[in-house]
Amino acid sequence: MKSNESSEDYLETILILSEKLPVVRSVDIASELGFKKSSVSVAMKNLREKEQINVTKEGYIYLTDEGKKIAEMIYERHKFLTKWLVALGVDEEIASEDACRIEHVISKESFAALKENVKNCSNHSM
Amino acid sequence: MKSNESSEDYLETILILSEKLPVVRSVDIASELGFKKSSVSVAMKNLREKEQINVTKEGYIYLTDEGKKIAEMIYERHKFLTKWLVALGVDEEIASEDACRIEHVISKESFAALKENVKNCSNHSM
DNA sequence: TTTTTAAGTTAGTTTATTCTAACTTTACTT
DNA sequence: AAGTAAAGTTAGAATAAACTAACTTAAAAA
Repeated sequence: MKSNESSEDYLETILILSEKLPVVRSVDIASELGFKKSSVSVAMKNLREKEQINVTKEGYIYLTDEGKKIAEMIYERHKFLTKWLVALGVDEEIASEDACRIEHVISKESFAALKENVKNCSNHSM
Repeated sequence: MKSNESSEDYLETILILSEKLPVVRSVDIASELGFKKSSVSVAMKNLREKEQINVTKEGYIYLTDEGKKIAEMIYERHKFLTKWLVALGVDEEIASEDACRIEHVISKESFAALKENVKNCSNHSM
């Protein structure tokens, strides 16, 4: 149930790559994240054990429903937080890096409150 | 120079305790953070080596200028982020917990932009 | 077909941060 | 003075997440 920052990043990366590539392999994740393939291999073993991904015999990686739920939540946060920071005047790249860290640590409650506030805010541009 | 989340938390805690107690000892930090005194002892050794704290022979812990700079930055973020989330309607306790995590990962740029935005926002209450 | 490359795995290392357990030292109490 | 308690230290274990190095397997290329 509880998934940590590292797992969340892997799941999010799988989701993002699956939108760009026909299939996602360990090596794609490694190059996207700048990790060694051995690190990804171990991480995939853990995700498999937690049943957050399935891996075919060809090595193609697919999110399970549970994995997809987490990945989508994190990815939504990522996109929203980035957009929000950019709207505040933060440089795109820094905004994305910050979003990448905040997305793992912000609570459901705070994220919802932020979304609500932005929606109703007179400072539009979002 | 680069100080990590754990160090930042210790420095912030020393600052907070020094406002409440006449002197700050390892054992005070341990009880504040809920850690064992051995963990704090090791952490204090590291902060001493990084010259972020000084420890008297009685075991009283004081922030160096460098340590204080970090502690004050983190503590300011903590207070601001908590207030901001509470203003968004987040429960005080959750706001403080979230602030505690976000304060370590948000960039200078984003924090400044957020402060600026809040200052100019028509959604006052802060 | 033999060789080479690409992908994945496994074993063992490193670093950071906590922990437990055992020890020292100082101070307090009786 | 002897015994106890509080504070601090040290050594060794656990966990997590990366790493290197060496290995296997399968596909591609010569």
